[in-house]
Amino acid sequence: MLRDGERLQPLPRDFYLQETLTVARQLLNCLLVHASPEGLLVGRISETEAYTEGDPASHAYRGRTARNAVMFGPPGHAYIYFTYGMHHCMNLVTAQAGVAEAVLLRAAEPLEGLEPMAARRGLTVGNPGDTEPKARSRWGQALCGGPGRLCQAFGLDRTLDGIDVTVADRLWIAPPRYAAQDQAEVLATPRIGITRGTEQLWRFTLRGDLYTSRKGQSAL
DNA sequence: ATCTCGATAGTCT
DNA sequence: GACTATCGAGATC
Repeated sequence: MLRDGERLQPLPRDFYLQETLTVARQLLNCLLVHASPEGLLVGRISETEAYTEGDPASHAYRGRTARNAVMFGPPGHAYIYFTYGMHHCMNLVTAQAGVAEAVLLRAAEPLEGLEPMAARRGLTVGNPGDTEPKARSRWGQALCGGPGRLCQAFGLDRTLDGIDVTVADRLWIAPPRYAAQDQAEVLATPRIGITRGTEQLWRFTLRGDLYTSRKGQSAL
């Protein structure tokens, strides 16, 4: 749970102007915040992937289209797209306008709004508020353990594509809650679900994190 | 625990 | 007409 009155101020646009790989690492432990119709939804970002200019796995690799237009725009905006006929994925646009780079959010630890998240995921059995670590981890996986699940739990779709995440309006990113977070070791592994650019270790997680999309993968 | 497969529709060739 | 930055069910070990 969130402490009462905990600050959820958005990260500034400069944050997204760092190198994209740096942003992808720095986003770990940051908070994803959605002021949804059903209330405030908050999650701790636990898994990211970087997509850069000249990267064959990037949607922007073959140039600008209607779908990927936001990637070519200014940093600090959300690129949210629809795929596989049923899922949405959310990215944060990095780099200056004209340079199409972004960071995919692949998983998060649900912190606030677990009931509405579970409802949106179509999960009604069990108790998502269970405080036991194992139960919390199971629910984290079920609710936000994957880019499609995360978007479904948070109620994110294409209507939010292009939204500015540097203002605390509807959707934004806030800094990590605990100052000592920098001590955690970042693991770099191959990106998931792509067929080109598989040699790049541009998927990032924190060692020991229980809330990633693939169970046990960060428990190395 | 790990795998294979089908669903489903938007995007691009 | 092929492909997809995914997910869940069902089979198998």
